[in-house]
Amino acid sequence: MAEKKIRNMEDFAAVSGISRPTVSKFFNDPNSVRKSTREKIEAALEKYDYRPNIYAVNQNRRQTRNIGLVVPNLTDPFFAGIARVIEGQIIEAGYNPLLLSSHGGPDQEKANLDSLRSIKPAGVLLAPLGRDSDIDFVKAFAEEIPTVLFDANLEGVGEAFFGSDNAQSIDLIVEYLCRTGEPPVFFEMKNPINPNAYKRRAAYLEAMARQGHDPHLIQADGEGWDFEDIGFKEAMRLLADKQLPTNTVLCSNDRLAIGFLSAAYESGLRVGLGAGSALRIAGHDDHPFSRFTSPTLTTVSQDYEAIAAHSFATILEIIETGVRPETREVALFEGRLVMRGSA
Amino acid sequence: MAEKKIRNMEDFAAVSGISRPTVSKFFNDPNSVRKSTREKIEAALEKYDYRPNIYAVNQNRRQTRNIGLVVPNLTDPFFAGIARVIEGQIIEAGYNPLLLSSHGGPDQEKANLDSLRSIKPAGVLLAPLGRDSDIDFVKAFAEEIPTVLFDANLEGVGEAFFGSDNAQSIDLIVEYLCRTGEPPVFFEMKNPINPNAYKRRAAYLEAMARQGHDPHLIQADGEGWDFEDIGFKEAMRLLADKQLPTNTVLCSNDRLAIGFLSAAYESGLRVGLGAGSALRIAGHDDHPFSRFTSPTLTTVSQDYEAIAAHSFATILEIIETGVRPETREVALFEGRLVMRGSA
DNA sequence: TCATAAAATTTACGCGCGTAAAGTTTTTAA
DNA sequence: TTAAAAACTTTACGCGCGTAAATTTTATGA
Repeated sequence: MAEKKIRNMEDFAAVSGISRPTVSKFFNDPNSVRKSTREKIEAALEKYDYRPNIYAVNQNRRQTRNIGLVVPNLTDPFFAGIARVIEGQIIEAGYNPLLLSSHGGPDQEKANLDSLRSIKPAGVLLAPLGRDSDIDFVKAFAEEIPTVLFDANLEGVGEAFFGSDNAQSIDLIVEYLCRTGEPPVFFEMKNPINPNAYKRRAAYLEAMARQGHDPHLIQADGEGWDFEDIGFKEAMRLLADKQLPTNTVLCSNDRLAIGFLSAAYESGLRVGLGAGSALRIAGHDDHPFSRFTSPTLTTVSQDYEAIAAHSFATILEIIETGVRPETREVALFEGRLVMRGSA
Repeated sequence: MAEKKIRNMEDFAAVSGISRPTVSKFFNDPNSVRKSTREKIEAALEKYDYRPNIYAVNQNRRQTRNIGLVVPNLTDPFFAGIARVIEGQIIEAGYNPLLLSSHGGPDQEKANLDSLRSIKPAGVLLAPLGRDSDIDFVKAFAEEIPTVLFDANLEGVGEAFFGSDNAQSIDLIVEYLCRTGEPPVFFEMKNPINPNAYKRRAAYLEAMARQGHDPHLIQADGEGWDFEDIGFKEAMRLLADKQLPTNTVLCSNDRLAIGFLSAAYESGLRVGLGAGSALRIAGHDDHPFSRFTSPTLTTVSQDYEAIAAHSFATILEIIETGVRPETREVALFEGRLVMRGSA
């Protein structure tokens, strides 16, 4: 391939027969040069192995083409999934994604934002930890670099927020559970990190009132992101003590439900809809593993395609127009009931 | 904080009362300057918000402090877990990790290596796809940039390889299964992507011979990374046709086993050790979800702490000494039997 | 055909920093 | 106390590229 060593754009311009400023223009946007010169450059690209030095480029451009993408915890397949979708969109639009995980901790979240700052991204898509986030820190960051929040809202932070309509989705599944059996208790963490959890709790209380039933909250102790384990342990205790006032449990998220399912199995209780079942268990999120639990988990799926698409479209608009929106857009997307075996 | 706008190292050197070359030296290695000057600089750092422009730094340094980390699929919690461990080590050593996922496809794997190339990392830790990898491409990459492979070996590629001792781990669980019940059949994919799968198959055959039993392979059709689904579908067929010659199934990995467990549940078969169980199912890897299946999954854990530690130590050695090892080190780490409810 | 617009070239500067060389100051050790 | 060593300052250059201004070439349309 390489007949001659190409060290920089100067060399490459020479072998392609085009001046360096024009070559620079080409790499910035191939359509900004005449067709005939574009073809010459592309011919040279076929022949020689050259690509602009990314550090020199980013030092001189007003804006990089980097877009930061921060999720609370990549170990959670739900976030791994949504991150992947957004990542694909970033690449497709010709930008360079930088995927970071906060690993469930505020220190790492701050470290991630710091490291993004030094990369000078054109924009950032952030799914914050929530309660554990250092809100002032995130706010200051978002004022410096255009930032769109998704999944978890921090009031007033960033240019926009896109997430799930917990009120709608919880109402959907509460209605379903009430219609097909006993009204559910709500199983959640006592001090959830994620703000969605608080909204789901409130939504449960409202939905039960609407259905004319008394609500019942069961709150598991425990900190951190080991939700399955927290759900499992608390459920073991509950089932041993036979403290459940009903045979139906709505879990605040699928990971808690997975722990609950495991505890039900260990306790010898059959979970499901049928006559022979002692318990109905439902979750929320449509976690990737929910299709493979025993029994499969009835849940509500989040429309994360829509969340991803709107988040990215918004940050892209800001980047490409260079203007930040005057009002902070907040949009919530509806969940869809996913009926499976557990309830 | 900022009393004066610091635009570059020149400005910062001025307010700290130290010359710019010395400040540059400080940021390169704080211990390379006299204690008194270090304190002056650190005092200025407290007072002013300055950090060197990463693009200018990387343009001029002979080597960046970036280390690439590529895994086949971040959606798989097993890889998300090991990536996180390695990422932590990279940060602790003062380097900057760049985490990329190949999303199960060779095109993305190549794109990842290309994008790493333009970032000019000091070294790369790569868990290749395996059979689907473009070996010549990866090899060429590894010749250009110091690369250590882990998880899946590509013969002769990279400076070293660290992975699991499949022969040992499969022997361990085959011996256990034979000792505690019927000898297992081996459930796997017909055309696995991962080279470990081939080694496990061979290890199963050897282990069965050693135990004096006839081996029996069951190979599921299916492509891609949706292992649970592939395992589920094939297991449903198997269980419906009652084709199993034994009550014990050893799955090539936990994700297949999770699918199999789900199919067993759907088929109304009780899985476990006890008298009332129709089936024993075991896996391999100790997937994070294996603790919460119903029943919990008996498996073999991989020593991925050791794999991570050795991989990183090796690349760090290469980076810091600047010399590539003369011989390609290959080390396999032993698995540990994890006895749970399913077998 | 010719004026005009569009695109390319030439020339030049600057981005923020690493780093080398030569000279100066401070520290160390005998 | 003093000479050597260590660390610092000053000066200077270059990394690879974006980009602006002035100029020249090429394309477009009446």
